[in-house]
Amino acid sequence: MDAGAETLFDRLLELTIVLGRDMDSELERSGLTPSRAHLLWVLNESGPSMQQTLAMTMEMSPRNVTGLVDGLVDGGFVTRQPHPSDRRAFLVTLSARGAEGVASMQAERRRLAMALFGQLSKGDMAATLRAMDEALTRLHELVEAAAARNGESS
Amino acid sequence: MDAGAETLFDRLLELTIVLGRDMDSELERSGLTPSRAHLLWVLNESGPSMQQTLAMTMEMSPRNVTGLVDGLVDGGFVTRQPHPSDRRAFLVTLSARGAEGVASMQAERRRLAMALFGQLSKGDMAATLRAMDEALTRLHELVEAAAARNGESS
DNA sequence: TATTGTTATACTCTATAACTATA
DNA sequence: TATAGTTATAGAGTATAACAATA
Repeated sequence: MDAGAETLFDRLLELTIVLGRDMDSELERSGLTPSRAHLLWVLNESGPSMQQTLAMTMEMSPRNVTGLVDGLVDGGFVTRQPHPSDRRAFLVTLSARGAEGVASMQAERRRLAMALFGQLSKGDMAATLRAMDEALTRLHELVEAAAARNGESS
Repeated sequence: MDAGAETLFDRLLELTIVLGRDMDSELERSGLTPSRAHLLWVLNESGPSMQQTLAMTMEMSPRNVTGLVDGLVDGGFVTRQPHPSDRRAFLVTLSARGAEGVASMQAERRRLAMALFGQLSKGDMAATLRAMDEALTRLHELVEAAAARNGESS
């Protein structure tokens, strides 16, 4: 009976689909894929990092990080520097081109934020922010409840 | 300057990430991948369809449809029926299990809609819906402008 | 013995190009 | 000649398992 919630949910899904397509095609123009862009973003926040650390931060297998870093090295976005004290490890490090990539992602984020929400009234913006925060809280509750139900394995 | 729009944009991105993870893991429990679930969803809306039609509807290559249908056939979600008047073609058709899969996706959609937005005040819900619609409109404008700039090739 | 990153293998999603069977 | 779907090939993202070098 609560058609409002379902309508809102459908709009949210539609927005995420169109937004995702737009962001992905923008990345492609920089020579980046979504996964590689994510790694670049994380690297920008954490500074030069071991692949092991990246794997934990991004919650993926170390093997997967190897592949993403390979691609970023080929594209000139990062370099593998020798770790100063552990000869098994590398420090994945942003190159100048990598830093440019991060800068354009940041610019794109601002551009989209303004394009989508820049004209919103103060009241609507506050209400929408409340709705997003509320939804995130509920969603995290659901995820935790499901994890508890499944024995917390992962 | 407009920190509100950026904050809202960041919340939206976070929500899409967590929501996507939740929906994907729910699909996995039904033995479905996101892409196969999408095909199942489309099939439920359009009825038994040729793979060619599915490829156009879903904006992907016919070859890709072949692979998705293969997976769905293996999982027992659909069957390939001979086309009544064109011996080159199949009609991809939902099986009983496929219909169950669609039903649980529909239930999940309602469950999530209520969980995320069921407690929202009438005013906040209306404001959020306005914000989503406005954002979708702006986004479509951006996409069309970009397409026009790039020569409309696709 | 434990850890870092790799090779080996496999599955999914995606694409283009060439080919078969049919229209 | 054109269309429906396939095989062939390729690249990206993901995973686990086995293995090398190093700690």
